[in-house]
Amino acid sequence: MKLEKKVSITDIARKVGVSVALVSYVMNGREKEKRVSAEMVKKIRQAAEELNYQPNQIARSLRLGSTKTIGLLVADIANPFFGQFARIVEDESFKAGYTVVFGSSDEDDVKSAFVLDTLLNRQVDGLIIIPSQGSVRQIRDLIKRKKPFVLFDRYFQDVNCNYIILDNFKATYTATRHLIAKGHRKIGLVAYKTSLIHMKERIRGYREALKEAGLEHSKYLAEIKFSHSFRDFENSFRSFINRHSDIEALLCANNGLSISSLYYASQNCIRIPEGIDFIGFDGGEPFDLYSTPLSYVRQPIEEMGREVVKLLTELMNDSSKVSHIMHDPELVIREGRDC
Amino acid sequence: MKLEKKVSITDIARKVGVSVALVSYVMNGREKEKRVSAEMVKKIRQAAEELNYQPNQIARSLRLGSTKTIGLLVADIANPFFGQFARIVEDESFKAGYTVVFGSSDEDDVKSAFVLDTLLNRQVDGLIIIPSQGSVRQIRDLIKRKKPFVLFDRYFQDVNCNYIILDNFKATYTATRHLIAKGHRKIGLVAYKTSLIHMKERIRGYREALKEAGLEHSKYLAEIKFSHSFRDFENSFRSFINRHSDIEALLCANNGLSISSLYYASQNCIRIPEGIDFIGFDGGEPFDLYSTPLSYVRQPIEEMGREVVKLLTELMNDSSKVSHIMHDPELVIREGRDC
DNA sequence: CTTGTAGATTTAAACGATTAAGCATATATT
DNA sequence: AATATATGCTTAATCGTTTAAATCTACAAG
Repeated sequence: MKLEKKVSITDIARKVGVSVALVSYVMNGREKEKRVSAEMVKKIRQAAEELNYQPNQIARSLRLGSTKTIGLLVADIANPFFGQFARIVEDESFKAGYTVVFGSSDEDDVKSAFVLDTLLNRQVDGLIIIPSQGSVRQIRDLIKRKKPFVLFDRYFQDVNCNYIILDNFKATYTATRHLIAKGHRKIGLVAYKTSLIHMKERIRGYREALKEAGLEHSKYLAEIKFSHSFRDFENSFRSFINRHSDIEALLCANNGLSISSLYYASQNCIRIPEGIDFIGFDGGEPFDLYSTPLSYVRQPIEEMGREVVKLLTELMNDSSKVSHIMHDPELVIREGRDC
Repeated sequence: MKLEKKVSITDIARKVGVSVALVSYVMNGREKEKRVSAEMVKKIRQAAEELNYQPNQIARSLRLGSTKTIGLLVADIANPFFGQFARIVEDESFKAGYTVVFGSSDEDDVKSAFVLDTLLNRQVDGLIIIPSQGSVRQIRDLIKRKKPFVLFDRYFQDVNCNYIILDNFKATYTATRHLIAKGHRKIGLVAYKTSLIHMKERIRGYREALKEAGLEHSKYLAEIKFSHSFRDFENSFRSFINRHSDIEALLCANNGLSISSLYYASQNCIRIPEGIDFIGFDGGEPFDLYSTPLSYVRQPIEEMGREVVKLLTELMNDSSKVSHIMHDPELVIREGRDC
């Protein structure tokens, strides 16, 4: 099944009997500026139509040094949180005339490097990155190569670059205070053991709230090693929960941990939120459809996604500002249903 | 923030003092075949290293007429079902040396055409498409242009092209029979009103099972107009459910409808599956975490995703076969929990 | 009759790679 | 000694665009 050779600007030129330059001018709507005669414009337009001409974006890209493409590097596109984010990025990018190429890092720095290289070789004009642990060097490299990019969700303290994140401290601080106000004393936090600051900040917010309330601030903290396997989570979480059977409320430091915790609870006859009170992260269908809708920390993800693309397009248009934008979380509290 | 001009093969050639051809040969590992001297190979490799050379995939693409890129057109990447699919496509494509460019059609043929054009202009080597209603012409166009592509999830009866789908008839037929076997008589189906065959087949499977059991086969069928707004669904569904308050069991014809129905139920104090028995589509977190885990029709999505990419890569490598592959659904039945 | 200028179009280089074909030089074969 | 073959490298065309600069014509101004 050989590909029919695509019609090019040259075919049109030949057909009309003019040079390719004229065709190019007309196809780019620069006929006024380049004073192409009205007659020619008509002929060229018609020929293009007849031949069903479609511009070759690859050739354009090579010539112009810009692919009008944005690279999106997420942890896992199958994760609803990132899927939702990807969708917003996609919409905003298309609106701005950009196409999105994506890849998942799986929170693994080796895979992240590989995907990043692939995207860069494809000459993306800019990148939106949810950086994984251990990817600092890759980020530094981007800066050195002056490739425009914006980090999302996480960042690195010692790298000065553009990022848009949640006020992570506030997120867990507020959530923890809410649980305290409800009368809970033995409040657990399920977090990942990682060097990434967003997680550290979420832990700090939780601890700070506990400290201020004069409560123990490390006993009920579960720092779980990241893994793709639920088994691994289960083992860590089981030993945690068994050591603290008196726990009254559970706060989860991100969406994945929330879902995993709920899985564990459902499989182990732990009633949530009746048995153990609960605040999760990022919401989503499972939260809404739970026997009683669950409370969670909400990120203004639409707004953040829009802002990420906006910032990136500015950077791609030669802006040299460096923005660190932090968004306020919203605590979505839900009580038991009437029925 | 001007982009540092990237180092090219020419820079390396200049540095080493050889022609670009040699560098190209070495960079592509063709030094044996092209008998480049060992000494040169070493020098060129080193220079490439020192200059931190990264090949320009755009230039390669233009020359080779192949971008090593796959276009993925889904209905909505934020939908977990498509997100999961996208993830599998991504993994398999990367393994095969392809990058994935994606776009969401929103089940809208105008948007679909726009995204498709964008992807084609980007010279994708092949496409994986979840076609939306009214996009037949676009598909026909692809065939005319001899662009390799594979349809997924849906297809068009009167277009002979590659597709990989579920045995949709069997899916709802089996599910309906299961509900009948459980003793239900008043079994509803929530489906979309659409011309797309996958939906028609699902409706047919449901009807056939009812007919065979001598049951009424259209009374409890809700054909709902597709909309992105839950409000619209709610209105249609409410009038349906009010007209049939005696309904005993509900089958949902896809994931979105399952989730929407569950939302409706949760907001209207309808107990599922105790009040109305339930079988949904495609599973996912909400199904697992529901007060009692819900039954659903499972598509072997990993296998299907892998197969889609495999088929497409074959097509891109000049195979001219046309495959219509149908996968068997699996009915995942779950009973109430012990606790 | 120059010279100038505006209008319409062409020429050709460039983007960064790939690759067939050509050109030396050295070594082997008859 | 003449010829063939192998080795190592270069030349230049090509992919489909864009675009600065050159060209050419017609007409106006001096």
